[in-house]
Formats: sequence, C-alpha cells, structure tokens
Amino acid sequence: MKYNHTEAIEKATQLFWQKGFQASGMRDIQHALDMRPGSIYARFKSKDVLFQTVVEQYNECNRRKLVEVANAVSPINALREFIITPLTGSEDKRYARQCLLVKTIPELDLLGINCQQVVMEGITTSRECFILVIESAIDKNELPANTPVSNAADWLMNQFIGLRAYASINDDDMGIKFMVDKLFIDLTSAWPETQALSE
Amino acid sequence: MKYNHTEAIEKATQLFWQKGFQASGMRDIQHALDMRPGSIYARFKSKDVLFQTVVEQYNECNRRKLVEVANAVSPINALREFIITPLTGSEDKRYARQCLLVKTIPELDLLGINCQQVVMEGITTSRECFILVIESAIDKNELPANTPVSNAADWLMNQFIGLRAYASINDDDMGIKFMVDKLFIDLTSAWPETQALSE
DNA sequence: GCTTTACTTGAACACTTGTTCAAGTAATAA
DNA sequence: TTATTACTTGAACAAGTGTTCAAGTAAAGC
Repeated sequence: MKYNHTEAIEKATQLFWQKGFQASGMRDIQHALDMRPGSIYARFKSKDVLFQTVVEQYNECNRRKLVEVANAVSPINALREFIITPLTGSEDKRYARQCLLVKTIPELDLLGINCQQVVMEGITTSRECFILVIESAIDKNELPANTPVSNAADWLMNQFIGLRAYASINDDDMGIKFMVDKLFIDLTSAWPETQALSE
Repeated sequence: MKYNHTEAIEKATQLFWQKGFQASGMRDIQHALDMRPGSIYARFKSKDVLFQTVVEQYNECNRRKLVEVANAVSPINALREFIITPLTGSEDKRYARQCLLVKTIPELDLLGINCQQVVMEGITTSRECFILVIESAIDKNELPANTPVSNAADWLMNQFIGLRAYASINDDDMGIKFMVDKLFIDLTSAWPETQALSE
C-alpha cells in the first residue's frame, strides 16, 4: 500500500487535537498513521516537526475560512455560521470544539522554537482576520461606524475562544445557543470609552 | 528545621499553578518543597494526592471570596474588584492570572478519579457562587429583576475564564481594562430570549 | 542512660518517553 | 538478471517519569 501524505497528516491532526501534543506519544502516532518509527522519522524530522506541519495546515485552513467570512455578502451572518459550526459538531467530533491553538498554549514550552512560532503566528493571523471581518461589517453597515475595530476584534476573538472552551466541556445545546445569541447582541451594543491616543 | 505544612502546600500550589500538573515533575516538587521523595510520599500518598490537596485549598479559597462578593453591600462593585484582581497581578505572579482549574482541565485524565472529582467540584461550586452573586445583585437592584439568573451565571463565569486566559498571554493593561468595562456593560444590557420551560 | 517511636534520606526500581540505525524489502534502471 | 536507489522495519538506547524501601537520624518516654 502506497503512502498517502494528506491522509497521514489528517490522522495526525485528529490525534493531536484529541489528546494534545504531550499526551500523543510516538507509539500512539505510530498506531494512528500505521507507520513504524523509522518511517515517521524519515519523513518528518521529529515529533515536533510533525506537530508543526499539522499546525501549519490548521492555520491555513482557519485563515481561509475567516477571509471568506470577511468577503461574504453579509459578514455578520457568515460570522455567526463560522462561530456556530465548531460548537455544534457531532459527538464524535467533540474534540474539535476546542481550538487546537488554544489547547496547545499550555504546552508551548515543550515545543521547539520554530514550532512555538508557528502556533503564535496562528493566533496573530486569526486576530488580523477578525479585524478584517469587523471592518467589512462596518463597511456593509452591519456594524456601527464608531465600533472600535482593534479592541472589538480582540474582544470578539476572545469571546469565540471562550465559547469553544465552554462548548468542549458542556453538552447543553440550549446554553450554547444562549451564549452565541448574547455574543451577537453585545457585538452590536455599546462599547466602553477608549482612551485618547495622546495625552 | 521543623516541617511546615501550610508553607509546603503553598510552595506546591505555586509550582503546580506555574507549570501545570504533568510538567511539575517529582524532582521539581522535591526542590520546591526542599524535601526528599520519601518524606513527600510519607505525608502525601502520591503526586496525585498532593495535587488534590492543593486544589481542595484553592477551591475553598475561591468559594470564600465569591461568597464575600455576594454578601457585599454592592455585589457589582465587589464583583468588579474580584475580577480585576487576578488580571492585574504583578509580573512575578503572572501565572496566577490563569485559573488553576481551567489550566488543569486539559490534563484531567492524567489525574486519579478522586482528584478529577475535586477539580470538577471546584468548577461546579464556582458556578453556584456566581448564581448567588447575580441573585444578590438583583436583590439589591443592581441588576434588572428579569435577568435570566442561571444562564447569566454561566455567561459571567465564562467571561471571567476567558478574560483570565486572555490576560495570561497578553500584557496590554489598557486592553484588559477595555474588556472588563465591556463585560460590565454587557452584564446590565439585554439578554437573549430564553426558551419557555414547557412546550 | 537506654528503648521505642516518628520521621527523613537517597540510591535504586520499573516503566515510559522520543529517537536511532543496521538490516531488510521493494522499486527502478541498465 | 544484476546493480542501484529509495523506502521501511523494529529491536535497542539513553534519558526521563513516579515510586519504593532499607538504612539512618532525631525526638519522646521512661
């Protein structure tokens, strides 16, 4: 049977996402990819680099989806879809409710320095994409023009992260729906005074 | 030098809070407590039970603080204080910005079943205390009477968790202040329609 | 003083971890 | 067929983990 790169990375992603970096032992990986240690080390230099490859793909996928949201006819509706999708995944994909990057942060200093960078880049990129979404929503009159873009993007991203963490340990679908609804009420409601830039 | 139980647990708390359960090796613990393995195992049955003891104390401390907030003259003001305190800890106590329980959740199944239970109890208790706080605030006319207590408590707790996670990887004090202000605006603003109980 | 009890020590143990590499197998080229 | 190249295998390794326990030390009781 021939080796399939895409499939191997998919399997690795699934494992890392479920168990985290540290808890996914090389023996688990060997089993998941149905490959022997030598083969794995021939293709990926180490467990660390394998994980990095996984995260790189995760980031790219994430970025693409968020740009789509920003370019949608109704960014707010698209955003709602984007947010709800991972929260309501079926039981067998529950592990995907939690963000892989967020899950990785506590393990950050177990990773090689390059790998750490890739993880942090993913977060930075996400933040930038959320800014795009908000700008686009303002542009299309779905959000008030005086929305404080940068702060609101931080806020929005944090809300999303919090929601995913909540959903990953909480089954109550009604509760999740409540929180999402609340998020969109608050998104369009008042913002705190932002400090003047110079003083 | 005589053994000091309180101090030992304090040191252990600090270590676990900084590095997490798994990453705190027995050798780290030995060094932090300045005790040899045999002594540690004589007092605490295992690393697991030591961690459990730490979490039990953490939970009790947390509960006490939240009950104080509920019983304060102005629960909302007390709540603001309660929320801001861990977010603005000095640089050398940055580790305490993240909630110990939240930090532990990803490692939950490395723990013994009793220890797992103690961690989950901590979260449940927190939730119950947040309900008390909201009820008290309604009672004292600081929140509208139609606030959906249970859902709002879930929401509030999740906001707090999210904020602590944000503050633990983000230095920007102005950004943190912005988020806290936003939280209190949203706390007193509109809530989504809650589904009827029977249908 | 001596005996008994309580506590401490740290080398050693069994097990798990990520990683290596000589040997083996399959595919391709001549 | 034979020679060369590309890839795979899995036992073995070094370093790390939580834990044990026989031996040692200090304290308390008489």
